[in-house]
Amino acid sequence: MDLTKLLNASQLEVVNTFDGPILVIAGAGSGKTRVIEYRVLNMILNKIVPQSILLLTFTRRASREMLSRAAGHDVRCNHVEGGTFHSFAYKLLKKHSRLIGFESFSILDEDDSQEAVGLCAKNAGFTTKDKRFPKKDTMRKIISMSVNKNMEIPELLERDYENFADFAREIERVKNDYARFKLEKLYFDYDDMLVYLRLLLAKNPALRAELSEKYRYIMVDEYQDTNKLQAEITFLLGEKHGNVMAVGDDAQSIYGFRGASHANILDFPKRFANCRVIKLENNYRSHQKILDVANAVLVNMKHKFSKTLISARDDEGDKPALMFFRNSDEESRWVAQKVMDTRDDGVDLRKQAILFRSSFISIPLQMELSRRNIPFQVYGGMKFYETGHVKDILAYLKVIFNPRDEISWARLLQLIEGIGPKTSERVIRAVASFHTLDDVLAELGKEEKERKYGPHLERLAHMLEKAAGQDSCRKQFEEALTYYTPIFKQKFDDWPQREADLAALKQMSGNYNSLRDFLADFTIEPPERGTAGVDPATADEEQQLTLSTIHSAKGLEWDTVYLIGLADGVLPVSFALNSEDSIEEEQRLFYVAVTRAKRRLFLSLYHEGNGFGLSQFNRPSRFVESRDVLNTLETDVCMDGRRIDYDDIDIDL
DNA sequence: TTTCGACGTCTTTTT
DNA sequence: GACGTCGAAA
Repeated sequence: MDLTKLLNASQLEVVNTFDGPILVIAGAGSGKTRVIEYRVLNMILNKIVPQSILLLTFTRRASREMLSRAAGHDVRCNHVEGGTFHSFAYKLLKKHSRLIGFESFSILDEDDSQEAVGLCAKNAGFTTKDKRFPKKDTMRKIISMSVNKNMEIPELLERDYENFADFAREIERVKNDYARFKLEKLYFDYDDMLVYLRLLLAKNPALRAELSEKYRYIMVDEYQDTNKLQAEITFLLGEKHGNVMAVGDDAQSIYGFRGASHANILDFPKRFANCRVIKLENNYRSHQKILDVANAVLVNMKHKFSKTLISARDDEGDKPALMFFRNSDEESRWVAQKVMDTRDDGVDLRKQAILFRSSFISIPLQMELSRRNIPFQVYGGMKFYETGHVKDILAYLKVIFNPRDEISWARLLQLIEGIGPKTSERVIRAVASFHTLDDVLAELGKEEKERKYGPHLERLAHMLEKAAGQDSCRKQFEEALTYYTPIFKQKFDDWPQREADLAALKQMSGNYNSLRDFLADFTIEPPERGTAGVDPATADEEQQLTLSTIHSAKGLEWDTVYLIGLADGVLPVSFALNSEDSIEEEQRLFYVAVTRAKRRLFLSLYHEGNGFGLSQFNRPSRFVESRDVLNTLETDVCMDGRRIDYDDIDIDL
């Protein structure tokens, strides 16, 4: 294969350099995915063992994409190790957690973690009755942030949560209690996966050396969105051989809210001596008129980027248009119509995407698309694994796996009629000292036999016992499902719509050998597809329009992109407005969205907002109102002050 | 002690 | 427009 025909000089340099640290600064659309694809391939063609290559990416989707493309040229590429930091951490911890004192562990998803934090706060006597005390949700965020940024609580509060600065001591207390609680119950939350992997590597030189030896070549994608812990893990794994490549773009850092720090990019050359820095600047994705918008977005940022995107394409294309609508229904109708027109122009649905800042913005549009029978897939937003019924059924499986899982016990006990918080707490306390399911079940049987929910408890115990005895994940799931179904139908009025999720789940359970892996995978690498709004029967996999949050659209591209809801308060989102840093993150988000488009880009907003049930007048996003940006857009269709001539717009009313 | 209904609060992005 | 909280009734 002649790589020189496929790649430009700097891309080639990356692809041909195997040894030593490299930092690749890859601007939007500069062929980053391609470079990773061919670098993996090139390594393998040069006799590097696939299993010695580790590719850490931001989502499983990304690693799968790059590896399967590479495997298209040479199937051995399928044996490259790839995945997210979290999934990689899980894999290692599953094997080696003993070394840091854990025989086993179960994983807390964000919701469970929130419950646990709430429990700790309650037990410590910090109730939310005092209005100013942070709610469990906020508290979880604060604690998590302090872990990910390796920052002390007071310092963090000072910076990001000034209004809670007075509660530093209390929050610190909750943080410690929560940590102890997790140790007792053998819970690992998302952050712990990284914390413990780091610990594992730091405390066990032998293991660290072994892993360094195993993974001779490490690549980390989206490095601008890694946090401090992830950077340290990268360092611990790669220090010995130094064959580490980080790829990123500081202008696209959009995960600050999760503790990511684009400073990691700047630090990379400091941590790895003799690091080569290679910039990929040509943009192969979009034509210049789209890039003009992107460049203009970056111009007035305080945190400067030296980058100016230059298109390497020769087609000129149209100036991106900015559309104004009266309300979301009009926007939806216009977009839906435009999608159809564009398809008639030969751009099929797969090549079009509608992007938005927050999922709820897309609901009117989803309804309009359904009405017109336009098939679509939604990425981002509420996942089906976050819905009540899915969490209910998983709770049964979780206690079978970990009888100490108090959070799940509480959930499933309260599904029984007549059992509320108090009773469930009492039952749990009676059961808390036991470590095996058998003991717990025996205790459950004794518990409250004479009361009205006694028989229910017995039935529950019976089901759990039977399920625990099953030898396959699938059968265990079925036991739980049989037990849960009547409760489910009673609990949810709209159960027929939810039933499909349970069926899908049952299906998935068949793919796993152990409950443990099923549950872990579900938490760490959950299926990303929402099922809402799509009729699975008519959905043609190959021909679906994409609806996605901007966050979930990272790294992807489409021929035609519609960026909707460009009102101030939506993008930038209203609660980002109190800090300069978060406004800039919103601005980068806008930049990411714009640079997803290859040939056509439409921006739109509507004026009638509905916050808090009251209507309000939305101003255009401050990002498009700036002169620099406005000049790069086509705004003739309708502009501030001027009346919109709706007859000119092809709306099918 | 549970459950239900009214009322007030805050509304995001994801592993 | 959902979710949590609080008070009242069962």
